[in-house]
Amino acid sequence: MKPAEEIQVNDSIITDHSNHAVGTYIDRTLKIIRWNYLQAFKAAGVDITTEQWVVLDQLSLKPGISQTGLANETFKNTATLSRIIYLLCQKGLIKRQRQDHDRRQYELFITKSGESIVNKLRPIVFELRRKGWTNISQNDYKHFIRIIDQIYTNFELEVLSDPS
Amino acid sequence: MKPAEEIQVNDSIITDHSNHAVGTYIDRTLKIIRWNYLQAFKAAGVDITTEQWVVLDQLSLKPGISQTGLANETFKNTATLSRIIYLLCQKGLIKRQRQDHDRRQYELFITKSGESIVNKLRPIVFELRRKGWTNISQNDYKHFIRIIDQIYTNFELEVLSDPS
DNA sequence: AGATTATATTTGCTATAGCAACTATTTGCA
DNA sequence: TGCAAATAGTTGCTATAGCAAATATAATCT
Repeated sequence: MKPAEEIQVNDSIITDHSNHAVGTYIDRTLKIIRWNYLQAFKAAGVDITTEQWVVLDQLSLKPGISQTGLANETFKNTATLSRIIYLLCQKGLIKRQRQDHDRRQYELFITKSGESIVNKLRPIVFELRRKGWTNISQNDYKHFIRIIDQIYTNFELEVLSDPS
Repeated sequence: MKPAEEIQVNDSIITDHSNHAVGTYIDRTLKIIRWNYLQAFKAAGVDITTEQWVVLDQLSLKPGISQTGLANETFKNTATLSRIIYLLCQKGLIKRQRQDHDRRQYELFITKSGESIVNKLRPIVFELRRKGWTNISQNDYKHFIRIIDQIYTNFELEVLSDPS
């Protein structure tokens, strides 16, 4: 196995002129995305958070999925998802029923009410995505996806080993 | 003013084959970054969260800054920062004193103990950044920064206007 | 000066996030 | 069969996040 083909990024480029790590910008961007979604939902008269939308949207595409399954789909842990599910049930947007052949699991379903909200919000979300990609070319888009995925992979591989 | 030069990104590319919006990947990447930092700090025997590190690090570069100032630097709101500051004070890593000429504000300072932790963690953080940029070229890096900044700007400009 | 307005920070409330411990159920194995 | 291990989900705890209301102080205006 040949040595890792690391392309060195030099010191000065790892943080910007304000000494911010890139994670800080990713964080900032994610925050404003969430905020825009929340405002748009509010403006549409729908009382739902951005994360609740992510869960509801995925569930609408995969009816009958279990909580663990949905947690994996949405990159959330099961404890967090459990609470989001609880809130969505409270709001009457989804319902759950125990699996017959495995009574540990729930099957999750979207309700009529949940479905109508998804239908209402989909075009709004589409518009938000379009807004986000304004002045960004398809090439940029592809690079962005590739790079953010690479960053994820880099951090996923192994915990920092001690340099011995 | 000419019409916005929007480069259309078509339907299929706005979500991936799993119908995940890009925000979901940004979220996932940020989570694993935070986790890696936390593990590295823990391994170094330092009991500090990733966000606390961000605040401590910025404070060490800007001693005497106010909470609102530090909130702006770290892209956090003042309520959130207030609580992080409280915890860092509890841990003895920073201290604050009221401004003489404006008793609404605090001046924030890093303590000796905080300084020594920053010195201990800086090389670890540097190594984590290097890890994150593995197999990513300088060009990729520059594009990534430009694009994520553009996304931020796109969402910052104005709340989705109704199309009339 | 006195009233209004603005600014800095805190606190209450709710949601998301993750870890660890817990319950309930199922699976695997002796 | 019966016990151990694995799996699905929940709950307690703490931290981060953001909104709104509250407090304290400062600045402005008349």
